[in-house]
Amino acid sequence: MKTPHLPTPAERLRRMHDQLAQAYGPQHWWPAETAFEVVLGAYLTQNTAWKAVERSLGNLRAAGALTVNGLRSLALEELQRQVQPTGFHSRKAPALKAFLTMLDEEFAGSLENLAASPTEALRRRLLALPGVGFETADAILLYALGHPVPVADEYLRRIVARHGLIEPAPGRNHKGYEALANLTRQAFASDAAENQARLFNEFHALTVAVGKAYCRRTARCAGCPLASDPHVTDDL
DNA sequence: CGCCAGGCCGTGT
DNA sequence: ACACGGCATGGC
Repeated sequence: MKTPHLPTPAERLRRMHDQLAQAYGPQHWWPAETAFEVVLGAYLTQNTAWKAVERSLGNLRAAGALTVNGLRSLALEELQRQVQPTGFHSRKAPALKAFLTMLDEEFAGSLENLAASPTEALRRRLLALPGVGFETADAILLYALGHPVPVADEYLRRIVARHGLIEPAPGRNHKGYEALANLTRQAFASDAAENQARLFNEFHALTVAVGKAYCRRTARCAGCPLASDPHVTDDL
């Protein structure tokens, strides 16, 4: 006989992915033409609406700075002006230059060389860069370099907290991030290894899609595709 | 007009 | 370890 059991948090999260995939369809992330453009977007979108990122990327495109060579030849002051629409430019511009310096000095200016490093060492190297925290590092790893790592963001943190998947609710710190990343890994642990990068890719994109629509700081959950999963609180 | 966005970092406890 | 405030701009 089958034993009735309550779904584990990982099973619930996997079910949420399935519902989001059905509701929203393929997301085709990351929205960029090249891997380097993904890196730029990953920095620029930090605590910033994607609409603003598009403006900054448009400036960089007009300046021919969407490539490694193009950005390298752009003076810091000029770069700072180009990325001004995304805010925090006094931090983001030097941070992008620091990424470029690392790429040049340690990987011959090649993203392919960078991507060839083992995932764990690569993640540590990215986290050592100024302006690169857990989410930015993992977004670069997954979307620019193709490594199979989950990406956790504020939307996922809210979804997990509000649906009570993790108790107590994960905080915005290292421990909280790792808890969200581990939960996501568990959710897809039974999938084939060669599919995990694609699943992590799609899941984060879907998380942002539902988050933008229904999981803002001021909760507006009416109509959310995840409504069938028990929702315990609207608090952050 | 006020709130908020696909975080990160330095500082204080 | 964890909370908290600063960082900046533009969309809605």
